[in-house]
Amino acid sequence: MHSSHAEDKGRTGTAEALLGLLSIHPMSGYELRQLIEESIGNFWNESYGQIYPTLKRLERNGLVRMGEPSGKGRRPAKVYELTEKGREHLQGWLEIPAQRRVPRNELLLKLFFGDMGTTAQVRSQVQAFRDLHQRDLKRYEIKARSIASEYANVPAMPYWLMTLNFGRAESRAMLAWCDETLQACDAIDEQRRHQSSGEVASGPMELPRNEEHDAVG
Amino acid sequence: MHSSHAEDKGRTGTAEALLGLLSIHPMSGYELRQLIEESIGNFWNESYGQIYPTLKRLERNGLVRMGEPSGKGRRPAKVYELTEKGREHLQGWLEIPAQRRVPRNELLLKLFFGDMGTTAQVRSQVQAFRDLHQRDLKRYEIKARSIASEYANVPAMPYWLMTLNFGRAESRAMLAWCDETLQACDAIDEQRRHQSSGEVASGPMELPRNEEHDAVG
DNA sequence: TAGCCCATGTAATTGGTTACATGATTGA
DNA sequence: TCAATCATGTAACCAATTACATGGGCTA
Repeated sequence: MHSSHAEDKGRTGTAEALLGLLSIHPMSGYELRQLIEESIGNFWNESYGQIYPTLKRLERNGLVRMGEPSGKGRRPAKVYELTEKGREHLQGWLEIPAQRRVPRNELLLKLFFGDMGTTAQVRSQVQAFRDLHQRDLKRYEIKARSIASEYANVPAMPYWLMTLNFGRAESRAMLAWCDETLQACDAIDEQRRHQSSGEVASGPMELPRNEEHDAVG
Repeated sequence: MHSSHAEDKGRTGTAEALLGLLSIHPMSGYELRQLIEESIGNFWNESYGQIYPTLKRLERNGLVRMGEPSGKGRRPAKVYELTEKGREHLQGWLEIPAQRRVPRNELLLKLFFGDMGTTAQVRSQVQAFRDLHQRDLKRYEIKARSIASEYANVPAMPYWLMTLNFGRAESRAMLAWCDETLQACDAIDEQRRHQSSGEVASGPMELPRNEEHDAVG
């Protein structure tokens, strides 16, 4: 076990994201933010409020150092570069199993309580989600082609493609789920129409409201 | 627009998760926590540190009220129940489009920088992820069958199935992506073996390290 | 009687976004 | 000259987890 990771108790990867990008080439905090958006922006984000303090901390700990300021006439940017220690830290971190945190999926929360509203509401939520993924999928396809050709000789390229393919697989699955779910909404409406014509026979059953209830799961 | 949602600027759904569960039946903070785990636990979590203060706030605002304490000999639990105002709030919230936040996917972050380590490391990360989803998928399948039969007459059941089917679609897609990605690791190794036998001809190209570099995306 | 489950709450801490403050350079 | 982009930082705030504190009842 790397002792350099012993003190990283609650850290979630902010430092490593910065170190990783600095391993591509030295750059400033400002440039880091830009690059985050256009490279790992689909699955990771950092704000300036995180970036600048983290860079200072990394410098104090000797994982990065300041390099040549990029002047070019304008106010020179503080360019940070990875140190050997930083590189080792990054490599050690790759070894640590990534942990999943429970995501907070607002869409699913709304769907779970969908019976409190209308099928129209649920449909519109699902449709909006579908539109997003449709758009994402297109973006992924385009980007995958462009980086495959543009970085054909860059050794890191296959890894970048992996993360893009993750997005593609996810979005494709989500599109299918949306269609299935929209159909389920139809089925619910269908069901209700049948029920209301034979009203008296079988009304909807309620969950028991006393304390000796069944669990939902 | 519901004026009752005007003040919900930074709120993320904690209150609504509790209100939604209380719409199933009245219960205590403790019981809420249990139920969260076994019903919406795959896509939503709340700790006691959130639940108890939120319940108090909701009571102050008249969205829930205290009902009959559930005694049964032991220390009586404070049972909260949804008020009419709470029900209306919940219904209004269903109308508001769910927003996605950028997730922080640690696995993808590690993969993106995979070239800094070994394919063995990447493989082991992906394999662990695969195992989780394999296990999840089985759980989802079992649960889907059990709630479909157990709650056949509960009107909310189809909505619960939607959230489960989301998990199934996601896990299935993730399994496929994992397999594809493990193969990509093989391809990288294959590539490297070819390269090292014809060493001098074409070494790996590096990304430019000056300031006039290409963007990754 | 020790240990677990029931049950409620507060305090400390962290991780992260947003707003605020500042100012130079560039181009329309 | 006005807006946009480059560029760095701090302060305020918030959401959320974790640790801490307390104590009754049940059962092995």
